[in-house]
Amino acid sequence: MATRKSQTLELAILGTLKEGELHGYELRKRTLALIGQVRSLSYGSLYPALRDLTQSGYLQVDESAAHGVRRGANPRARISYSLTAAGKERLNELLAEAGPKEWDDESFAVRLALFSQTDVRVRVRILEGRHTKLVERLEAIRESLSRGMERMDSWTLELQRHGEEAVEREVRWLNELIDNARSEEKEMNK
Amino acid sequence: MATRKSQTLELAILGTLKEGELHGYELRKRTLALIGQVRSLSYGSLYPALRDLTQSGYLQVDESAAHGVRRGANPRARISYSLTAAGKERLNELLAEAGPKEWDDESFAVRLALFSQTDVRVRVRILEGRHTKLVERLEAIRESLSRGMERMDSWTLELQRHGEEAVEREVRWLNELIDNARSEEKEMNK
DNA sequence: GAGCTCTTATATCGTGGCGATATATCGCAG
DNA sequence: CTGCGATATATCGCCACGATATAAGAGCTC
Repeated sequence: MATRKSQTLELAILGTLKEGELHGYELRKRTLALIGQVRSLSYGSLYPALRDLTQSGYLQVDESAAHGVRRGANPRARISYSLTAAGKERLNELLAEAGPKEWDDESFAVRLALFSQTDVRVRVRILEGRHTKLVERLEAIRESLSRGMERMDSWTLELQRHGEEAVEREVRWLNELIDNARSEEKEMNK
Repeated sequence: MATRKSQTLELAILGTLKEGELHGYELRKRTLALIGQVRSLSYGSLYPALRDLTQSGYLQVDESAAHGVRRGANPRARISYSLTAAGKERLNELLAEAGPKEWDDESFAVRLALFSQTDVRVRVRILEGRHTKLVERLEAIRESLSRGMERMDSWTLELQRHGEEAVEREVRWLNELIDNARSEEKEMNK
């Protein structure tokens, strides 16, 4: 148990590795291609996480060291990681979760990027939770805008208003996604 | 020198304190009201930063301990901070900076919120730098979209497209701000 | 006015992830 | 043939976050 590191990072790694074995450098590029605009991922987090996941038995190392040099920290060694059976199980376990953590900024992008591997009902729950959270944020912004209207200078006001608009757009976008997900859910139950 | 902590946090504190003395709790609320949607600010960063800034001579402690209890970690003590002369100087120094750091996500919101205290020419430079950065990001997204169009599932695609749209909107918003700032700059030179 | 909860208020501690840095090989352009 | 940029792994310092502790006021009810 324990769930040591941030579940988000763990999920991002396992989810990216679902398609097949990858080495660290390539893994990072793929993950960033998925969620690059939203989150970042540095080697200072990736390699330790990889080590931990291996020690936990979720990953196995296919050390196809094309160049058998291996001396201390040797580059160009190409250490490939792939999911073990336990790793796949763990991935499914994480993909089934749909609690408050799942609709945080940090986590949501990763969850959405892995929706194709996610159960339809879980998708709907995550989208709805995210929706609720954003609506709350929107209300907070609006309340803040109506409260301090006079005290704020034009720049702060402008910043707030742009923020408000961005959240509004995301809510509308989510509405579309939810509609699609719901109809897909119904189609499954038919 | 040294610039120990993240300059962004330092600037946010000094900038918020410009208007008058505040105690930590209130300071945090004000700062969050300014940039709350974009950044967060926890006590775990605030109080140490406050201590450091005091030791550096930028802040002075007006300990109007209304309730003279003071026993170890005593709540309700209300320790107010205000800018020293050196602090005001430091604030102006930070407000004059307009390097690459200034158009990072993390820093930009803070800088914008403090634009009313910022020189007009510096404003323009920051806005333009931010603009360039966002355009680059936009190009990266578009390139990624055109490259992997087929390999991406519909959800990832959807995420990317929404990201693209968000950045596009921010670029347009920045264009307006830049226009305003430029005309204000010209008016000053007249 | 006893008890309740919510907000105000300061403070520290563990630690996870970021950014910087080191090292070294391969491919390719000039 | 030389040097630069991309590939590749790895570690280290450290800062900010989130959790947690503590406790006094404010306000509310019964």
